[in-house]
Amino acid sequence: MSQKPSIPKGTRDFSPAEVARRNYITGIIRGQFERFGFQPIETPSFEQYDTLMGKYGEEGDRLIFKILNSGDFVKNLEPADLAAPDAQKWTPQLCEKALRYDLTVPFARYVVMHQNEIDFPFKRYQIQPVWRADRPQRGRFREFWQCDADVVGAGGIVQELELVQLYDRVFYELDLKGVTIKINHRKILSGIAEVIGAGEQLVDFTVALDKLDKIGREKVEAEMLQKGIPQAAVAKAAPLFELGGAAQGQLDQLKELLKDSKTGMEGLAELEELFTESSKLGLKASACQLQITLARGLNYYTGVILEVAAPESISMGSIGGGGRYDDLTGIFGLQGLSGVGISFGLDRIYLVLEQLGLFPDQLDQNLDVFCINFGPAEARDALRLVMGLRDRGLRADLYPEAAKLQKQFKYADKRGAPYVVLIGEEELANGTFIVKNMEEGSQQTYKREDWVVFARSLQT
RNA sequence: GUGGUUGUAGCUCAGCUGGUUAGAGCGCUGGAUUGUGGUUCCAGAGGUCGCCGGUUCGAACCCGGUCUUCCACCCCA
Repeated sequence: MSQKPSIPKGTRDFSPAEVARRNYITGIIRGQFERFGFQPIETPSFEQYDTLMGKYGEEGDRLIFKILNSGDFVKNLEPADLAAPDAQKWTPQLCEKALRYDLTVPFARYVVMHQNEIDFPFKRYQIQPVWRADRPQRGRFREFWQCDADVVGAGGIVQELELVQLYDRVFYELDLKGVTIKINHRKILSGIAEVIGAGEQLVDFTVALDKLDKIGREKVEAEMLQKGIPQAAVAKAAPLFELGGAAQGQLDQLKELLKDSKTGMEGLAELEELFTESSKLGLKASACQLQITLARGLNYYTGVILEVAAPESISMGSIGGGGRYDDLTGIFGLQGLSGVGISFGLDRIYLVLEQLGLFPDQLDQNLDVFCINFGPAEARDALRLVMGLRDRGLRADLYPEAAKLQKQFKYADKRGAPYVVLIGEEELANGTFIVKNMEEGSQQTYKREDWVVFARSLQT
């Protein structure tokens, strides 16, 4: 009895063409990460249960994949526990490990564990899969790849400035135009909540505000009231709903609103510097936008918040995000280290590039030369030529058996080989080989000793 | 986690108010073309109709469950 195979919901197989495309994206990201001075690390796919739990809020805890203990995993439970089903309560006793939920918390853990061997400021990048027990949708998977670059142990807005440049350079190199980098500041949001009198409900306030573009002002106000934010506070927030346009204009209006909030003014000063310096440096492919409603992202952000939106023509959630978190490592006992970082969502960037047709055609070509097999004696000679080409760095292959020519040519065509080499009975006797240009259909005969001439013609 | 949606050949999809032998295009295999692919022509193979159960004389079609896909919330890359 054979069973019909399947893979878990929200996971995917990647075929050769897809891997080539994913490698194209990660190659560009990795290249830019390294140019910007980041160093790679890797961490385990699963961490201790306690390392991850409680770091992403209540919703995050629910979305963490827990790993059931091996062996007699119920031995820690009391008979009374078994009588009263309560998954919430049992989980910590049944699970000592959980799958990585993002790359930031494992990085914080890494920094604390390796603090004595790290030279600060430490700039690290990490490209690895993460797992979330979310309900899948387009661009939302249970297993997906993040490409993170973070700096730990460095304050000052210059890091944020660099990260904006890093985003821009990657999108420029991917030829992805029209990306918007949305920027906000946690301290501004705190300041606003403070001055309008909703300081206690900062999270509820920002979560509701974040939905402005999507559900409109009235529904946002309704949600705020429903969450228990006073009517007077909501009324005071009115100017926010009208904000828009150039960053400087928004900043000037916010200065008026936040003049009595020290925290708020700090945030404004930082954003002002970021926007001023950013416009001096310039951007090649993307645009920065101050979006005061931006609140998404993890709770631990304390400074600048970044989120990257795909070009407007594409319906897709954010393709990247990031920000600054003071005291990144505090939860693991190392106080006073500030961290700032960004993330690229590989899988969503893939979908965007695919939809816009931005993958280079070249990615489909995985062979430079394909050699036809005419029989044992001819194949021996062909293999010698193939090995010579391989030694020169060319991708060359030989058909494994003397199948019908039609079959071998069809195979070469599908493999995308631009050149096919033929060494048949006649060429074997003559000491020659034929090169067929598959695109043009033309053929050229070379003397065997001139194979390097042929190889060089492919390498220019 | 809540509500909805989808599933028919390798792929994209038809398939009438339930009716007996489930179709097309593309792809695949073979041939026209025993030293030439991408064009053309001819022939052929390929489906437990996602899975399990129910209703019915009879189910791809109706009902329930389950898995999967996608969508809206929630949240996020």
